[in-house]
Amino acid sequence: MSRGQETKQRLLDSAQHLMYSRSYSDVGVQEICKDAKVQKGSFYHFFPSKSALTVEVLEQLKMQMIESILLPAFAKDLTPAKRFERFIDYAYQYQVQLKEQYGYVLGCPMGNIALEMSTQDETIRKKVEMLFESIFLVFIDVLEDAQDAGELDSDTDINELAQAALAYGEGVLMLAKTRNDPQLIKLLLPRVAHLIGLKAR
Amino acid sequence: MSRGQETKQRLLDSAQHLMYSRSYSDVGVQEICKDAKVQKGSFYHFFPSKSALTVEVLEQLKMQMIESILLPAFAKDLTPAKRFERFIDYAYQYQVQLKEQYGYVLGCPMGNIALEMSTQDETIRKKVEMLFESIFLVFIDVLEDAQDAGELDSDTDINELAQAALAYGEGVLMLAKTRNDPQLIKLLLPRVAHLIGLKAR
DNA sequence: GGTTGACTTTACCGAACGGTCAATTATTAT
DNA sequence: ATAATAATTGACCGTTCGGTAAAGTCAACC
Repeated sequence: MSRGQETKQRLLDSAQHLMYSRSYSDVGVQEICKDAKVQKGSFYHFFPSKSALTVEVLEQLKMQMIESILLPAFAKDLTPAKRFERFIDYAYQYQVQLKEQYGYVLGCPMGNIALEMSTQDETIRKKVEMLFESIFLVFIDVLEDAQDAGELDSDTDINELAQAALAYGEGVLMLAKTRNDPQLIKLLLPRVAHLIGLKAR
Repeated sequence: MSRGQETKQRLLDSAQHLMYSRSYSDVGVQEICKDAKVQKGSFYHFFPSKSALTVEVLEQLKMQMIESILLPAFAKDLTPAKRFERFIDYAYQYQVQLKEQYGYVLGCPMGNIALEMSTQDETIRKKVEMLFESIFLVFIDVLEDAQDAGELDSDTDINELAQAALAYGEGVLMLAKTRNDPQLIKLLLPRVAHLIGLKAR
């Protein structure tokens, strides 16, 4: 990685961590630069605006989430139901770690930005919309497997189910963040099985 | 209402509408004052800080929501299942109206603030936590009715169910806001019946 | 070895931020 | 009528905001 790319990466990493632990608006370009040990002029050499930086942060977030959580959790070595359980465990462990680290359950980094920015920055809203799409695809994949395995009725609308599951996951993370209590994830998320009608077999 | 109380009310109303349609951070004290036609000095006569104003806005929000949506939707003139259907209809209609008015689905005003402010302002986080509690109570009430009517198994944990339902509702609203599409509410929310295991009778 | 272009540094912009304050005007109670 | 209190006004504070401009540094390529 060239010198310039390293600088850009430091900016992305600083922005990601600062915005996730606080919010888009509360973190200024100045603070991101200071954290990344980069001058403001350099920031605007790499990014035309704070908004553009954020879109790239979101892309990076998506890749990291897919690689480090979604793919391992939904690997096809287990039954669909067990994969969901593993995913819930991942999510729980992660929020526990965040709470130890920051003192707060931070919830979903995409959901946070979505609710804060959707009415104010159309390119950010569109980007989050696409990220959610990527998660759908993963969910749909598991649900198809579940259907093939007979754990799901063959006439159910997989696409709708995937959206419902995502919504429920985001909602549970919101509640956990509001209560600042990761236990809620363990308590509530398993119920996703009822939501999508997974049959125990 | 005395002259002072009218001024205070105008500040609360302006703040509520501005923050809901944008965000806490994006709306400044200055703009709230301008919208309410009040001088800045008066603002700080009535509220010690922007944060304190927001807590009162949240309280007002709760009262309005209970009075104009929760109580009418969950009135005991219908079966529990039908009440949920009516509630979904209310939520859908409301977001449709918001989209016509502002061009955007605004989602849940409490959820929005919760995700934006929970890690930054403890008194706001606590306040939203309490608002969610109030909604639980309403849900628990319906669920008890459902249990009495035999539409719910008698050994199910009502409290947990109420939380799951709230989480799902918030999640669906988040998705609807991110997609800027109120239809999602109509598509996804009815599935709350599966989530809480309501038997059709 | 000189040129090019990517990268960095520093100083700067006007505007807005949340909040303070003292002086002034209305209102109310005595 | 007057004293006390409630409400309003408008100027002001230091700081930060997102973004700009221009000069300077450095490595790579010809």
